[in-house]
Amino acid sequence: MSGKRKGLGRATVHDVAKLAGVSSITVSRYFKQPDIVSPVLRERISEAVRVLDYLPNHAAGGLASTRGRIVAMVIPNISGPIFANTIQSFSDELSRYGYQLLLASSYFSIEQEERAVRAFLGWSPAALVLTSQYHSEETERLVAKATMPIVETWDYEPARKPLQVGFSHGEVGRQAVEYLHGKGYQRIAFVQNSMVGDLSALDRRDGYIAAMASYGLNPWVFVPTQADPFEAGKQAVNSLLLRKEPAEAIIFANDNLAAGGMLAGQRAGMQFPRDCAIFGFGNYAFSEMLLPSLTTIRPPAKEIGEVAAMRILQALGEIPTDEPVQHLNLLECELIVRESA
Amino acid sequence: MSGKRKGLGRATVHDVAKLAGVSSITVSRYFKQPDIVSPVLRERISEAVRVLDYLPNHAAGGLASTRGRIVAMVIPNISGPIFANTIQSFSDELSRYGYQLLLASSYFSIEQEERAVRAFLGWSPAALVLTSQYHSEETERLVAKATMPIVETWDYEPARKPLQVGFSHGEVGRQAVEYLHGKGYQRIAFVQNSMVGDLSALDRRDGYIAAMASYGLNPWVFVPTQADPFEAGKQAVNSLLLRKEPAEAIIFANDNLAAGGMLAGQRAGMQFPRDCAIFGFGNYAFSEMLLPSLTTIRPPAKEIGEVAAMRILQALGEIPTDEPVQHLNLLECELIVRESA
DNA sequence: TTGTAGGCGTTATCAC
DNA sequence: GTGATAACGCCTACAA
Repeated sequence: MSGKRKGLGRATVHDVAKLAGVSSITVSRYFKQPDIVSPVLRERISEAVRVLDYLPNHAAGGLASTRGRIVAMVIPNISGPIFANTIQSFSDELSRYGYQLLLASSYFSIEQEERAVRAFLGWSPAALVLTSQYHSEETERLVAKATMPIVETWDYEPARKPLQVGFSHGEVGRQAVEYLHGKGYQRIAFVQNSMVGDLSALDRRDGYIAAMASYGLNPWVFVPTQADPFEAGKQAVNSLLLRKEPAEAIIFANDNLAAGGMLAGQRAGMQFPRDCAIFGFGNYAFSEMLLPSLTTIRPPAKEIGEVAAMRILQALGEIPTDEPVQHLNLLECELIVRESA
Repeated sequence: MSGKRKGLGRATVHDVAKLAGVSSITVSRYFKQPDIVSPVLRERISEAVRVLDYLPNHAAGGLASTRGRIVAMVIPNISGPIFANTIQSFSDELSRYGYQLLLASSYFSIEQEERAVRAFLGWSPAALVLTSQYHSEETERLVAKATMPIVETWDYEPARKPLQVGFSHGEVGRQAVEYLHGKGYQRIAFVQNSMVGDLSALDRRDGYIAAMASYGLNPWVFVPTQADPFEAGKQAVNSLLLRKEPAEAIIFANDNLAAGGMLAGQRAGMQFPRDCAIFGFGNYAFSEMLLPSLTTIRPPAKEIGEVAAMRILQALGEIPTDEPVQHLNLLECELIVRESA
């Protein structure tokens, strides 16, 4: 008798089973644990799968087994010059083990992040990846209650419960000051990110402030009002250099700001680093092509994706926990010295 | 009696229904069509949802309704300077309607693409998005057999069955030649992409060849052997300019190649566009910051994502088909004239 | 407006 | 090694 409801119209395990003359559970085993199915049946099932063009329905499988092969990730943005590398390496590593990536962007909004997390939890992903340690209370609650592995990336705050894979943003600020101070600069300014909600960027600023204080120097933070990074950089240069006692060195919160500031200054007749040292963050693709090429700090974007994926695969039992080379979750940024500072 | 199997341990519609004193289908309706549930029950259900911290299970919902709110996309790469914008705008547009993005990258390999398509079809996505018109036979077969809307992006070949949202790559090659020819250049060379598998890039080359022929000029294609784009660009410049009759203008398959070529030439003492006009493709972020800034063609990356999402939402009945402004699926590239040509 | 019955496609459990 | 049965959590179909 024909059922009352119509499915997708595709072949199911039952169809395959009937054609192969076995029970459906055997077909299921054929896919999950082929070695416990006898060669004869394996051959018959294989043929039936081919004939019927059978594709396993992952939604049904996930429902029945309560664990699907989807991993969800919320990231501030996909198209930015930084996070894309993390997404790419993360996705590549996971797909190697048959996991698919469910992706959403938050644009540094904890409300958007929360919405994405809610939606994702509804898919019962095998794991959930967030960015940074800053979330809404509700997100924290949902995550604490969730049973799958949770990983926070792009930050490192060991005191927190979720697994962290990232680096210390405060350390980045400190490192920049250390380098510039070592080259003899005293009046070192910091240009903050104009992107509201990027709280990790403020950690970098705080690292800068602490480091300056430790050298007995006065912190000097400029906060641009322009949203466009290139405009903001320009604004910063105008404010910090066109004055009686101009900055000797400027640390920009990212390479976009630095590039904008540098080009604005050059148009106004300045030369870098002669008139002022320029220091960025991010090591964007263009940074080595600027004139002068940009001294900056490279965050371990790709490595974060790889290690996060590895930790998840370990937590899921896909790969052994005692890998020969034990990566640490606290990753290093790389100081890239070029011409601008 | 306690069930023999344990689920996720989360509250289900049944739990909510019991607590609210209604049937589970009413809870289901509360989420899908709240307006057909009486205010009294709505209030009771709402309270129960809060108390139990209920989250709908999308896998179960998708299975039951045979249409989940997932859209799958296969794209050559996530972290490249081009496709990220398409992914971003596509994802943003979809998430506005409650659809989530399942993503995989193919690295221009039709085998990897096929693997991703197989995996994705197992999730019965609401729609499937591919890149370009070039796929394996098996992919073509799977796609032809699938019942959900299929969209091909980044290409436009109306003769094909799947919905196309993109632009004509051949036209890009033609447009570059037209521009350079209009400026009086005759010996116009073309530097091919060193990325194997990027067949659309070859369409751009073919457009170049056809356009050259139409002007009575000899096509001159250089194929780099270096994989790294900056190295490949360098190789091209050395080959095309260090000779008796050097190229007067070079069209590079992308901005990376163009930048690499230009920097190599400058290091060898050349000046652009004085010694040779440089023309790129892609309008990468750095292109306007080069010295000289790069004349290039901007592909409608963001627009492709938006229009693809719109077409899918229309096909799914989420938005009306007769939008006030009817976007066309054949999108325009933008010629961006800067200093290098 | 609300409820009952049963199926969506797969897998856990237990029996042979 | 293989199979029967029921359950995963939700929603369609139909009835009231």
